[in-house]
Amino acid sequence: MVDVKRVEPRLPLTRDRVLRAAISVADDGGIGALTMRRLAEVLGAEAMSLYHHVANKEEVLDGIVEVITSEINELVERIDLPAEGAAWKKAVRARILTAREVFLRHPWATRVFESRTGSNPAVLRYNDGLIGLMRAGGFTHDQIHHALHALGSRAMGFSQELFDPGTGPVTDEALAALTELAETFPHLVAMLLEVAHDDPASTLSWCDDQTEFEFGLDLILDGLDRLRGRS
Amino acid sequence: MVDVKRVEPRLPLTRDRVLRAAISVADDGGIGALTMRRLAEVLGAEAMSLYHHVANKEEVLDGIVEVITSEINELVERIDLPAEGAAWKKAVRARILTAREVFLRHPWATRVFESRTGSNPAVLRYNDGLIGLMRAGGFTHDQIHHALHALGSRAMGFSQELFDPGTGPVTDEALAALTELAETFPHLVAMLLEVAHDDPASTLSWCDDQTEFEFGLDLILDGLDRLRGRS
DNA sequence: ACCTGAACACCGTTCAAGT
DNA sequence: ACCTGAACACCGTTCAAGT
Repeated sequence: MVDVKRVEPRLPLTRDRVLRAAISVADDGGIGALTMRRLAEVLGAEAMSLYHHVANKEEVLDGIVEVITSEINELVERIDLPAEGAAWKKAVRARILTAREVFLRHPWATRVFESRTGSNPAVLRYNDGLIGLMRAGGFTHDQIHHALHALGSRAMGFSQELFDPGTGPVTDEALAALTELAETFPHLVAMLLEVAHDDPASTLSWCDDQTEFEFGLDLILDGLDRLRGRS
Repeated sequence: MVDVKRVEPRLPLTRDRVLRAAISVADDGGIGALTMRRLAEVLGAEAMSLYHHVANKEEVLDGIVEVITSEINELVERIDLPAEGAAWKKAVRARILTAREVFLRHPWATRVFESRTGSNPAVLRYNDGLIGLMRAGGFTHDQIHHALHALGSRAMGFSQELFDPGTGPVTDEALAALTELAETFPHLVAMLLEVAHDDPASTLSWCDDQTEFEFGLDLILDGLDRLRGRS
């Protein structure tokens, strides 16, 4: 239980090392495990030493957003796809799905990103890239502005689900429990039962996150494409 | 500073009174102000007394979602619009924009909703209603399932923005600071400058939340409408 | 300059004791 | 049954003191 793992016995602390350790702590134990004390422990230092490199915990969280977005930027800027005219959609889609891969490796990070809309150089850079692609596609600045709002967090590769039947397996117990709710929520139960039945792989899980993400993304991108060149 | 306001001097505590007090505390001071101790204070009791009516703070947050969603349900179920065929869109749109009004009164609540996807009877009921409308419109269960994922939190009337130039006024200082960033983020700065210039009311704010929400919502609803009746 | 021990002002929650 | 005071095990953060 007392798993005191120090990254390095005695490397000097730096802002960058603090931030990377913070990401690693959250990767291991979720965002709840990220406390200043635990962070210091992983770095082989005392909690109070961290304050010489970051102003406070808020700055640690801001820094996490910065580091992760920089990682995304490195990946997406390596993508070499044409974006002129109709090609914009493929280029934007590739960027967004690449960004998504980073979040799949840091599932806890989406919540951190949502909690701080404050502008961050790396996030600005990511958006600047997207805007450039859409300009090449022929959109007006006004259209792009609307588009970014419409995409919301999808522009960075993740979406916040409020309605989630769960990604766990569709057990017989779950199906039975569902059937009991049929009178109270007839439409919902009918839908879920049919979704579970239709999908031959439904024994795996209720919803395929990636499929649903791409469906929503394409719905929006296709809708935007229809506005292109108009007005 | 010591503003000890008790809702009622000596009413017996109930789960419902605790939850409504919790909403009122958050309305006044944001979600950060909602502590068990502060909540008890408002109710004229000790923090420990709350635990006779709720298991823990998690249950308080779950209860908040329940109470707010019930308020939404009462409002949307009073809407009497036809949903058959092409009329589905207007009906769904009206429900979602009505739900949105409730969140505009409790801006802190969106974060609470996002943090707990666990099924809640009131949330299930809200979704059941939406599904019913879309069935009337002629969608398959499978299409509706995709649609709910695509809408995400928009189905309940709010959207999580990652890119937000701010809703504050467009000051000369902000414009000057923006111009300095032009070299680093050329596309972003060009877009923001044009958005600020184009809008005659831009002296008010960068983005109109309601306009952007409706743009994104209509983009998705229109996209869904095109799928209706197919496959 | 960088790091630290002790302490402060908070949390949520437990527990034994009150009415 | 419902409520409470004192206490526990945590937080983030400050401060004076060490090297």
